[in-house]
Amino acid sequence: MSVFAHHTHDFASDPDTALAAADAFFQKTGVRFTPLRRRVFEIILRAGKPIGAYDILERLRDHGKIAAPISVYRVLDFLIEQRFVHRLATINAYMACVTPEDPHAAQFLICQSCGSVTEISDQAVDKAIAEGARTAGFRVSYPLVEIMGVCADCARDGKA
Amino acid sequence: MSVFAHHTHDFASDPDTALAAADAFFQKTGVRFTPLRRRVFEIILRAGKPIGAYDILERLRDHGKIAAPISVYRVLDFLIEQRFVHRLATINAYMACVTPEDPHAAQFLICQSCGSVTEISDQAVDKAIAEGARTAGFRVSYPLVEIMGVCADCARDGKA
DNA sequence: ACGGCATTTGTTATATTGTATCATGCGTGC
DNA sequence: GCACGCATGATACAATATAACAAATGCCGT
Ligand SMILES: [Zn+2]
Ligand SMILES: [Zn+2]
Ligand SMILES: [Zn+2]
Ligand SMILES: [Zn+2]
Repeated sequence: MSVFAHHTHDFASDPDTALAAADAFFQKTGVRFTPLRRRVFEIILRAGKPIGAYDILERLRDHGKIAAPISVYRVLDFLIEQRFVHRLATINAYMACVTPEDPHAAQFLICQSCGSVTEISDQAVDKAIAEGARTAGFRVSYPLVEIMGVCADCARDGKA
Repeated sequence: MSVFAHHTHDFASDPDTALAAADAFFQKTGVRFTPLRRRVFEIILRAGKPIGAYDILERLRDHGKIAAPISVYRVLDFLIEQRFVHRLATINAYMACVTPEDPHAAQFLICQSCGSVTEISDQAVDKAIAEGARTAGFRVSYPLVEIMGVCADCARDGKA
């Protein structure tokens, strides 16, 4: 049976709380959480689901900001580096981490029917990967696990 | 401890054997293994490591073939569908499957130092993922596992 | 406050990866 | 031969990501 990390806050479901937490975190660490970085993070949070870099760009422009793709990608790199955002390689999209202040290996359940993505942190998966890599003499820096399929809601509704 | 699938042939290391096996397989199944499809597969095999779609295109052209990207992508879709090729989402590249005739969930060890990729089939990883997804009520269609890190060779040589 | 320095952002241009659409070829069976 | 289905060609374009250099901004020691 799998063991999931316990989350007291699900940041992704409450943008305001997540933003406040980010403010506090960066205040504490002294890392610069500039207006642009904050706005991009807010856009990602309010999207409520994975969002593409060019969608972020559009929403920046909606807010009167003239920006180029590179600006968005730079901020994304920053947010990923700071563990507040995950990148989903399979669908070229970005989403807010549910527990940014707790270092973790994550797995993503990507629904091919409705496009929703659920972040989980299953230690059994992480342990199995670590062990498999170790057997091959491979030193893991980042284990990417993106599980394509159909979410519970869509399966129930027979959408797929 | 991890359990690896046992391979009598490592197709990726012997292009001629792999091609002959593919010929036989498609002969048997009646699926059309056209000259273009065969040539693309051969290019992927001879690359010996993951290769990008546009690199495949270049090599097609080297062989006097005038082709457009779409042709390559169509063939790639076919080869992936037939399980002879895997796509690596993390690095946007394609590589030959080591055991195409044996349906399997695969994991990929991607070396960030030398670019080599090793395909493994660790049942413990696959089981853990299946169990984690089941707990979330998620129906898995394709579990993508791409493990970034440093391979044994590079770690030994201190390349990273 | 000022000057020097590092970091961040802007600007412009370009690279890389992947698709859409319609036309053409080509083999299989009637 | 002809109709059909599948594979490929041809042309155009969309989507994603990066390079290179300039300008702005914040930080820090004086
Ligand atoms: Zn996370
Ligand atoms: Zn769904
Ligand atoms: Zn394989
Ligand atoms: Zn290596």
